[in-house]
Amino acid sequence: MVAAQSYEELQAEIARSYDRLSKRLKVIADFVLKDPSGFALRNTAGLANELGVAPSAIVRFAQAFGFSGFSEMQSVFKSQMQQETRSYRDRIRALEQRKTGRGTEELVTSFVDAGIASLQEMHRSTPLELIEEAAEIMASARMVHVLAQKRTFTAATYLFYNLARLEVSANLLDGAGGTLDQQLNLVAPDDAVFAISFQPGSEQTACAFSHVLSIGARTIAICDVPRTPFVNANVLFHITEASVETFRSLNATISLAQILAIRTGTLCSERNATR
Amino acid sequence: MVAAQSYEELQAEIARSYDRLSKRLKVIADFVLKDPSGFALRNTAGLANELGVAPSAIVRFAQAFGFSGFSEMQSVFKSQMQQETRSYRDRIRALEQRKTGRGTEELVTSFVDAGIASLQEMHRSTPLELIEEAAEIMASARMVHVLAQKRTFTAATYLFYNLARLEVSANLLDGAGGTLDQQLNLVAPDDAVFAISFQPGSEQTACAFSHVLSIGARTIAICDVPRTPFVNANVLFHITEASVETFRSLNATISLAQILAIRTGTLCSERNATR
DNA sequence: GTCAAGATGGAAATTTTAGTCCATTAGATG
DNA sequence: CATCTAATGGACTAAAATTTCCATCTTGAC
Repeated sequence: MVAAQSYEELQAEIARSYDRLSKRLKVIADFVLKDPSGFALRNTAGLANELGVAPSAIVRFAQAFGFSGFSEMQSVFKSQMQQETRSYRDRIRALEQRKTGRGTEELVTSFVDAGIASLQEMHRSTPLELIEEAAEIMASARMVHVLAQKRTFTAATYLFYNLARLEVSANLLDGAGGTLDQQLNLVAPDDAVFAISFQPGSEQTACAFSHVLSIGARTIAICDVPRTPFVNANVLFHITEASVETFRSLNATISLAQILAIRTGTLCSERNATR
Repeated sequence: MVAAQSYEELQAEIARSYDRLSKRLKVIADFVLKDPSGFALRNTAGLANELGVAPSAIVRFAQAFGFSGFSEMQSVFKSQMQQETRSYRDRIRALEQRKTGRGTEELVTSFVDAGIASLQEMHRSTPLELIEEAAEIMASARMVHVLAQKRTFTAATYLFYNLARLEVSANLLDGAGGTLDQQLNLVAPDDAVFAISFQPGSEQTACAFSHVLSIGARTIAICDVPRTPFVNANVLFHITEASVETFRSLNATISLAQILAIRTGTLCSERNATR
């Protein structure tokens, strides 16, 4: 018997063979089908202990499906898991690598794929509780200041526009004409500050953010990579945007900005209505 | 030193300590912050190989944060990962069961779906020749003026940012402080004007566009609905963005803006090289 | 340029983990 | 109830992975 090499095949194979399995192997099959990521992340001893079976039973289970042993079967689950969390990166990397005929068609396809992957990854990796928390902070603030520079400035204008449209008091800390310092004087302790910063990131944004932290304002940040001072924010969103040839997509960031603005607007209007 | 036990704390701790780390440890920190699931799923040898460092460096990295070794640190990442996949699976299950709940989950799903649909529709409906033509016009212009207001202003800032980054002469006609008229005086016949306008659309943008048409500048427009004066543009992109409860997505527009900027940048640099 | 402190890579030692084998048990069949 | 077959757990072995240690190299100060 040859082992199924793809995750989907394997999953189907286990479900199909279920009736043929012995008592212990059924216990293991139940777990594998119910919690594949648990199977990917743990070792024989741990699994055996949790399931109340012998470690050797786990090995036999793998062998029953044509694998040489547990490790070989587990690697199918591991790579599936990695694909789930990084499938878009792999896809984009593949596109980046074949630069041979980078015509317009390929460029468009790459960006569309990158955008879709970024949106899906944002959906998968963003806990709803964070969205709720962030919206709550913004809705209860006297004013929301939006802080961003360079690349992420675009997303900031969008957040600002949507907040303003929903009648949430908002202010764009754009540092127009080098006046960021003056603008920062407007930030009060009962305000919220929303910062967006991607690598390499503006030094100014980081400084300004540290400053508002010391003021005691509540803070929300969107970063691609967690780094100081943004990790100290009250709410930190970690967004991974796919990139094509050093050009990062912004799809996930602006969509998240829009979602947050709407959620905040909803909370605000609910409150105004009850007053 | 006691190791951070929660994932968030650990992440913050790594980001905070980053500057203190040695060269190799920085490489490892970069990876850990960028791809925590990769760190959770692989062993020292695999990680060391991919990062081009010694396996012992990985162990030292873990010890630098108060862990007894790699395994102890990795377990923090493993459990975080298991939590993430479990909560995501619960969300999907909950969503499948009751389709009526109009909570945050539905909001996020709607926007992600809308964004994906918009990108695919843009890909399907945008002829490559139009992209080439538009890029050609921008690349051969003395200067590219980007014109937009309100909602589409966000996309304009993105186009402007990317053009500037690619060393294409660009100017943002943002009408800051009601100075749009003055800004329009800068538009010469050998310039290109790029307008973005969605319904209901700013009257100002329409007027300004008519004006630059009369000057004789070459023009490009992105519209959701073809209407005057934009139908008279040399190149007209017709973009249909999906919307969620009166909130239109911007994904297709900004992605198209990025593609056009890159294509223009490529043409410009090719020309400068041959000169 | 020299020296010291710290960082690094590689190999050896250790620990952990997987895989094998076999004695025992459970379950089925006549 | 006897007997045979398949399943099971646990001890043992082999393999793989981690961790330690040390020689070498790098870096920065003087």
